Amino acid sequence: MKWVTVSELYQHVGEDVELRGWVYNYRSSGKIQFIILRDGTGLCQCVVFKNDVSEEVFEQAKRLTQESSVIVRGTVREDARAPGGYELGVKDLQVVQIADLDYPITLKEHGIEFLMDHRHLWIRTPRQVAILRIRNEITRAMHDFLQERGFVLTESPILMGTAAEGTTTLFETQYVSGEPAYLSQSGQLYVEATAMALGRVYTFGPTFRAEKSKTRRHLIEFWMCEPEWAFATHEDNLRLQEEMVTYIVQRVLSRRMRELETIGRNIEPLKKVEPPFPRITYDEALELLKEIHARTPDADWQPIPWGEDFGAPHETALALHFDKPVFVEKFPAKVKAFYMQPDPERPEVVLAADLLAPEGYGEIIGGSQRIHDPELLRQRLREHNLPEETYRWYLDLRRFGSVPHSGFGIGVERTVAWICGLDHVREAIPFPRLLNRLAP
RNA sequence: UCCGGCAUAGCUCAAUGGGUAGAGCAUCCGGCUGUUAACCGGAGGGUUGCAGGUUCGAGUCCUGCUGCCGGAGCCA
Repeated sequence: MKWVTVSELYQHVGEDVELRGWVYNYRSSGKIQFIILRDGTGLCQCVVFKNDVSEEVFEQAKRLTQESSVIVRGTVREDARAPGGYELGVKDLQVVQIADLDYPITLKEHGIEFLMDHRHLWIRTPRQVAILRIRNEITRAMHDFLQERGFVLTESPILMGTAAEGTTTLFETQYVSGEPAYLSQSGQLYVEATAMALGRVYTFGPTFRAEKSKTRRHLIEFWMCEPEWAFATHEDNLRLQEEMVTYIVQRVLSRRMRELETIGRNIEPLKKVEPPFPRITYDEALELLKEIHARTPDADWQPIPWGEDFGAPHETALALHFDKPVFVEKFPAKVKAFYMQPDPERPEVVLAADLLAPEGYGEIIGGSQRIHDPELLRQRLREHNLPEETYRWYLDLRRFGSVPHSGFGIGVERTVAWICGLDHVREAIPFPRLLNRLAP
């Protein structure tokens, strides 16, 4: 008998097939039993009539507990009373394992601490399965988009001898030699090197920030996709970003509609995502914030003076002002990283941009054109009190065939959280690492 | 690190002004041939986070601690 998945059932109406999965829910009414089976692709109601099966099969079915693993065989039929429209009329049933009675995740509501303690089981629920499938579609779309445009995946190291930018708090560990080593907070500096070897490259991997942040937007360990493009300008960079974000959203809308429905995502805002994205400069953003603040009497934030970086409330206020992702570009050089290229028309600002997702989700991309002039880079290192010796290899990239180049980093979990409409990034990754959460 | 909130049965939550700790779900037993988080009847299940204090009497009021939640800073 053919082993099929729940998602394929509609192709087998009238046929006898085999399903393999777990008991999501069980209802009984004496002479008829309903087994709601999940197999990772969907839920199927399996109906066991007493008169249709042997006494032994009927008794086996009665033993089933929530999350017991089971192989069922029967006839696929269309039935409006079945969730999903198709059900299996059971002829035979084989128990793989009867699950212990104390399965903790019930079909009722649970608190977040309880769910996080049981994350290894929580991910079995339909909503979490849908989110993880959408995450897969998003990361696959990132790879497909970049590969289609000739970008080569070049992995960056996770263990680093020094801090990349010297700003955020790093995880420290001990190298084989006994010297300190740090977990990567960004693959960017390395991807600049591989870009000079291969032209268009990207890295895709985990990054680590030992910041004591506990908000709905922060993970201690998160995944980032960082393209880097030799000879590309700030303008090229922004175009690539809006095309990539559009590609990702379109891909999810075209292939994962069912999952979006499962999690109850309103897709109208996602349909609006197409180039060009609105762009405002840092200076324009400050003016806009003043306007928004003036007509928002109960605002819990204040406009900021020129030269200061935005806080989270400012980003939220700006993002809510647009119904598409919005670029904020040309920040004051002193609030940004040392390697960012100054605007030739206004050297006090840099050719950098953040992309803020709509609906209040905030920053999902940070990118910039990089400094290609070796003298300017040395000067910036001095201004940031960074030791030139540590960055010798990085300076080499500017000494030997330096070219203008640009790149960005897109945060996977924040992108997933936005597209899925989640209220916290902890649901956007199978096993989140948070400030007070290192297990399971 | 700072600010705010929460902690009662396995889970989610009630408990009037300080006066004998309850419900639903889950579990067990029984019933039901179309259930939809099935339903109906019955049963078991508690050191009210920890330590102290006020009071005749504390789940409730006070102090300290612990844990959790989400917000700031920083960032994707």
